[in-house]
Amino acid sequence: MGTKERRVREVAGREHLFLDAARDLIRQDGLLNLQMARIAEKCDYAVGTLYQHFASKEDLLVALSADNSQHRVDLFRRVGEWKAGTRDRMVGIAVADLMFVKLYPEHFRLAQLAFTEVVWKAASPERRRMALEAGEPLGQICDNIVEEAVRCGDLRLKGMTPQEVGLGPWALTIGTHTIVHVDGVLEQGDIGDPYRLMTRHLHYLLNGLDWQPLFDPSDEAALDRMIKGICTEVFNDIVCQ
Amino acid sequence: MGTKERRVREVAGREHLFLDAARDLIRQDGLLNLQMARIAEKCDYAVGTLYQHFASKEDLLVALSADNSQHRVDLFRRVGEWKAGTRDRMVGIAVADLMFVKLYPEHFRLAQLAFTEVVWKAASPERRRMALEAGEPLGQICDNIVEEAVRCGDLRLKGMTPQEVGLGPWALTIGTHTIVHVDGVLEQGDIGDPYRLMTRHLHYLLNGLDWQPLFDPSDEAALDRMIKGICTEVFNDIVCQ
DNA sequence: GGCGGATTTTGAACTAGATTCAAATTTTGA
DNA sequence: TCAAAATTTGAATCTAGTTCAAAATCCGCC
Repeated sequence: MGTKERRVREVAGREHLFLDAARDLIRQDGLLNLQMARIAEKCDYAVGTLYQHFASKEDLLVALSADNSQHRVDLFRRVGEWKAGTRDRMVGIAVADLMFVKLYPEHFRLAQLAFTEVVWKAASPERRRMALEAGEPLGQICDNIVEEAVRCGDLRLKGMTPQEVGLGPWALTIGTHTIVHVDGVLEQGDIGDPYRLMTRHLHYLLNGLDWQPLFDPSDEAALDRMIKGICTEVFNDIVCQ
Repeated sequence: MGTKERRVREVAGREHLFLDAARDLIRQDGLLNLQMARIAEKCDYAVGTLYQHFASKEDLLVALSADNSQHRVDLFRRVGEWKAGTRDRMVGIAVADLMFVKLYPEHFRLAQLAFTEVVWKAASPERRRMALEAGEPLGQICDNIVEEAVRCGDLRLKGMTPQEVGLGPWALTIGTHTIVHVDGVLEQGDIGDPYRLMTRHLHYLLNGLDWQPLFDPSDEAALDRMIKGICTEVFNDIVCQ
């Protein structure tokens, strides 16, 4: 017995095989040149087999994006479980993202494409559902931090829901990713490390929300100390900087 | 004489004809189903003629996005020239964007696609340059507001460049657009009008930056009054709400 | 007006690459 | 060992973007 299960495992394993191959090919030749036939070939399978797993190329792209975000969730979770003040943890989320970008530099370009109407709508409904589910914990973790902040008196909601409070930092982060990944946009300005700057703006936003304890991010040394501190405390085992 | 010029004008006109047709088709059948042959057909031209204007489909998409952003610039410019305090004008920029989304609901979906690596890199370099140029005034106008705020004492840069200050609100805005336009993401949360919320977060951010005069956005009535006020003062002639 | 070269337009033909599906192969259970 | 079921295969199909040689039009000149 169990041969049925073994088969299921084999098939699931192959799904990852395909996704990894796709990731490699993207790294190698760029998103632009990703071809279904090449993915199959690289794995020594026929294209038909690839299509047994993914209903279409778009389906595969969404799957790949969802798969990546598993790693993002892992980083977020560390921050969620970090024993620290709520404000530090909120900033920690941003640092986690910063970390994530460093570890998976191609992810946001892919995600940007995957969530594009053209790709998103062409993926299968199940795949879309899975991709949304894969991202859900991210919001969950943020919400938890906001809720705890309210409970322990670091923050007052002032008529917003926790989700609504979270949307501010969230939008700031997403927006920064978007700006960073569209090349040409940042070049025309006079801007240093955009992610460091994002952290700074996040602090301004949190100050504006009166999230205790207030922090002065114009103190560059203190800001750096804080980021570095989060890196060593939470992401100790991962290369930092 | 002048017949050469007339020809140039005709060709330029045709470019708009094509872009308008593309816009129509997108509105009608969705970005997903946009086909070059259809665009040409709709304008009673052969595909070859269409390709005389746009090097590729991607080229056309980027051109369309750039063309749209002309309208966005127009709205921003109004805010830039508005006789009001610098803080009100900064918020006005966000309201302008809010306005723009209402007037051109398809724009951000298109822009999201156009700035995607796959499309962006496949467009011609000139087109990319033009698209960046078309967007430049947006940043310019923001920078001006920041600079004026510094001059008149409403704001202190605290070691940032004006661009760096502007990047915060900018990222917040872009991020909100991105979140709003990926369907399925917002549904799972418990969030009201996301753009109204964005305005609120923008105020928190500006408060955090200590941009004078401070404003309490948790006073919902005052927030609404402010948004409404900007609409009537700056966008008087455009339908509001 | 009519002529000849230059320019523009045309759309059928070409192409790349995603997708399909009937045949071949492998697995399963008796 | 065998046949039905499930899986894999990859050549064939299909779709839509792109090209380019021929046709049409424009232009200056006689």
